[in-house]
Amino acid sequence: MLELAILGFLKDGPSHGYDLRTKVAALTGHVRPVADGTLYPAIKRMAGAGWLTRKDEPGAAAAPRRVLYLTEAGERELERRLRHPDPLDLSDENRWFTLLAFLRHLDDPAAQAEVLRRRLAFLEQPASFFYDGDRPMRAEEFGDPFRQGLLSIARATSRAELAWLRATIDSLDRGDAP
Amino acid sequence: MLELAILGFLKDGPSHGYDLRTKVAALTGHVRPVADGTLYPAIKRMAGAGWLTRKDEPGAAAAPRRVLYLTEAGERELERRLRHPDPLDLSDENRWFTLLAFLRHLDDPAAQAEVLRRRLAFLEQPASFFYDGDRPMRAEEFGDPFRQGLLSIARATSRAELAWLRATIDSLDRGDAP
DNA sequence: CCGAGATATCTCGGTTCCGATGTATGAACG
DNA sequence: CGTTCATACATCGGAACCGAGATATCTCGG
Repeated sequence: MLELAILGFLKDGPSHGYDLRTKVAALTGHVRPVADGTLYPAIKRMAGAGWLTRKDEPGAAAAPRRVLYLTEAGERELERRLRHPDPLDLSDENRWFTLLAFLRHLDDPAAQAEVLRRRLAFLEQPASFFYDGDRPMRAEEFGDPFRQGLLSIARATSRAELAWLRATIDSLDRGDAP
Repeated sequence: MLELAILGFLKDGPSHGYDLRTKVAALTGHVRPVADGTLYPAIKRMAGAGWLTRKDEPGAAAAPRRVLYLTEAGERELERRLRHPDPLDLSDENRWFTLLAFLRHLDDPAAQAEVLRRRLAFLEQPASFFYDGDRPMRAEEFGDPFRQGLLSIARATSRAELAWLRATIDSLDRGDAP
């Protein structure tokens, strides 16, 4: 998740750790700041993999910044991750929404539509929490308000995303202007 | 996340690993099966902590089942985790919805309302993806349909949950019948 | 001029999880 | 009677992450 976000942000231009921290936190649905202990090791890891290079930029700010530039290998890695998403990217909400935020970087409407179709296929398999056997559950069947709420919130989310997915896939297939 | 789910399910009655696997997978929004390599070590860990005991039940099924029983220490642990949720439980969607599914086990409406209030406080802090400074973003401002979709889906989810949270907190505070 | 706070990076220990792999049994099917 | 499938449990290596702490610089108010 983190690595995809870093690749995606750097694709828009060079940045540095402290700046990425803010941007990444803002991405994840609602502000969940990424710990420094997660971010900086990830940067180091990715530099080691050759996806980005670091240059010291002294005097730019209080502490010395190490500005990060996406390499060509990094661009290829981003493209690869967007085009062939890991199964977890399709099932984990955090990962999926991160991927969605950067799907614009995939310069191929057919490939974009294919990614959306995969998420659609995942969402369309019946979630057991929603069903009792084959029969859809009704919220009132739960004796407690918490599972009722969970069900209704999950349904609202699902409906919104399914409608958007179907409309957007159609639009991409038809080659509409965005 | 997993440990809370296991505690929560066992509170409803004894079960065994393979059964929990199905139940846990069904919980997490949409079916994301928990890997065996995650589940069984978790059970072992929790048995070591004294939260559950294992009894072999030969002949019940093909392979020998090890039926899991929640201990009193396990019940206390469940209660503790529900009453004083870890900050991550309030910010991570997967963790939060898991907690919500078992909040019924907390036998104290005031404490339940307090938990919901904490989640509400978290959701009410403005998410930077939704705002440009103090001004709410409009979906159309994004040039690509993907960030537009992300924003509209996130808003739909947010609205549904906020409405439910406020209504349920009121209801718990007034002491309404469920 | 001094301290507080924001900026900025890095490391370490510990936890949880995934993915792959291994093992074994009973049931169903031909 | 053999193959295949579902059930059931377990271990191992590695990836990713959190939380806490360490360090250093610049700015700004008092």
